[in-house]
Amino acid sequence: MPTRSNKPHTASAAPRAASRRKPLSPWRGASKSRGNREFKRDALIRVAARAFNERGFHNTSLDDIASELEVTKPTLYYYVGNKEELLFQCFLTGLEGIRSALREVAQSRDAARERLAVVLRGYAVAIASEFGWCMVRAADQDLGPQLSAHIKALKSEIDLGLRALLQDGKRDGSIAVDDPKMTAFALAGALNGIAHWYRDNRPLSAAQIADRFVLIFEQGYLPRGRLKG
Amino acid sequence: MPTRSNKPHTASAAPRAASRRKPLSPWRGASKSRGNREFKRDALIRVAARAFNERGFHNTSLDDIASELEVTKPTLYYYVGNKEELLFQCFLTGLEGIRSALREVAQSRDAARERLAVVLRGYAVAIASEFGWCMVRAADQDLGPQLSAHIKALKSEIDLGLRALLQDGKRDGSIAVDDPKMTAFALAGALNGIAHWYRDNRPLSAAQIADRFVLIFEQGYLPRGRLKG
DNA sequence: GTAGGTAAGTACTGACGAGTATCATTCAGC
DNA sequence: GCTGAATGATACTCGTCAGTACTTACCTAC
Repeated sequence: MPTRSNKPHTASAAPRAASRRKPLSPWRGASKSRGNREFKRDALIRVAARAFNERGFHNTSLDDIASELEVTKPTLYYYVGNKEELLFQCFLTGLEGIRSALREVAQSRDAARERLAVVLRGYAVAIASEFGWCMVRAADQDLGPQLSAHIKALKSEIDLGLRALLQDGKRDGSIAVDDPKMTAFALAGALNGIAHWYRDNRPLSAAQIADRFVLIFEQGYLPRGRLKG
Repeated sequence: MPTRSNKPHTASAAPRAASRRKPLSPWRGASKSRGNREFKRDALIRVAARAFNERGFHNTSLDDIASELEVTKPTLYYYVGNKEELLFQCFLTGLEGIRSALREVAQSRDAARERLAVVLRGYAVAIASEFGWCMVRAADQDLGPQLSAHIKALKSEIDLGLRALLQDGKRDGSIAVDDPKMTAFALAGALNGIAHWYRDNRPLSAAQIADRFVLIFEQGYLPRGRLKG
């Protein structure tokens, strides 16, 4: 029987280059001040997102997060109902970037193509943030039915927003697209992909990446002056 | 203290519409035949992939998989070293579709644009299979260092394959692209996205979706006969 | 008909991790 | 400086699940 019995690995055991970034925990010496509830809660969510991002939801224990914040686990429960809600909040926080881009653009009178570019830029920036992983990879399978449904609704809203922009562009002539639904899927997929490979200290910022993607999607890779076939 | 204490949910408790598909388990009445090791192992991997796909890696216990196959857990260990290896095999199996598409195309003398389309079609079909989730979402965080490195190498190979095709197209004039690296990322991202939303019984088959994507990426959404700005 | 390998089941262990009961401390306003 | 609410720590419980001895049955070959 070929039971090689690899030691269970627990990614958290691997050497981690974490916290090269601002170690920002409101629970530190001087700032141990009372009050600040909102502020502390935000810090918790941010640290959790970063941890989920690096090690995954299931490979991150609440004790991990607590010790990164230099508190103990029960303290976390003072700010958040349970682990599931923590993930949910990470999700909402990340999504907010995209939704605000959609709102910003809603009252613009620019051509749809311009508005779409703005939204895609906001989308890319949100995905490249520490909340990117939570938005792209979490969701369906790690949240219960209610929260999962909530997430689905928000995602669908964004999807419809993208489609609407494409349709608008069809009307105002700034965009040519056969299948807005599939195009929206392709756009969202490409941008979501950023969460898989983007890390800080990249030569390109998230906004720059977004600009390249916009170019790619606008122009296509078919040489101009050549009609398919 | 607002401890609403949601019951822990365990996605596996949710009503699942699973196994509407071929319940194919080699461990059934008559076919309980001995031998068939390879066949049974493949069935195990396929069932595991389907389960991971539906409920996620961490929400799927080996007992779940075993009972879906109508065997007990130790039996699984007869075919596979551990859970991690099971995920790894799902990964490899899924990836094989993409790699074979790349190989198929390697000895073709078609224009690069044609060859790229073939690869993208193979890619989409692989991603839409039951192994899609494993390929897209698993990997880094659920596998130990060695296997994870192996996966990364294979993924990188595919990425380089896509870039090479784009470069080829630049040379033979069938593709116009400024930034092959980013374009490859965009392509892969869009296709990977399929794993997030594709389910069986969709109006469009995976190959049809791939064709739409190819069109979208080839033509871009900028109206022809209009030079940006 | 028995030896040996193959295939599967029974019944555990050992660890981990979410969530909690309870106790300790500290600040704010009086 | 007293009191109660806001914060925090200690030390559990309890379920789940990967992985493992150990046993059982069966099939083939000699």
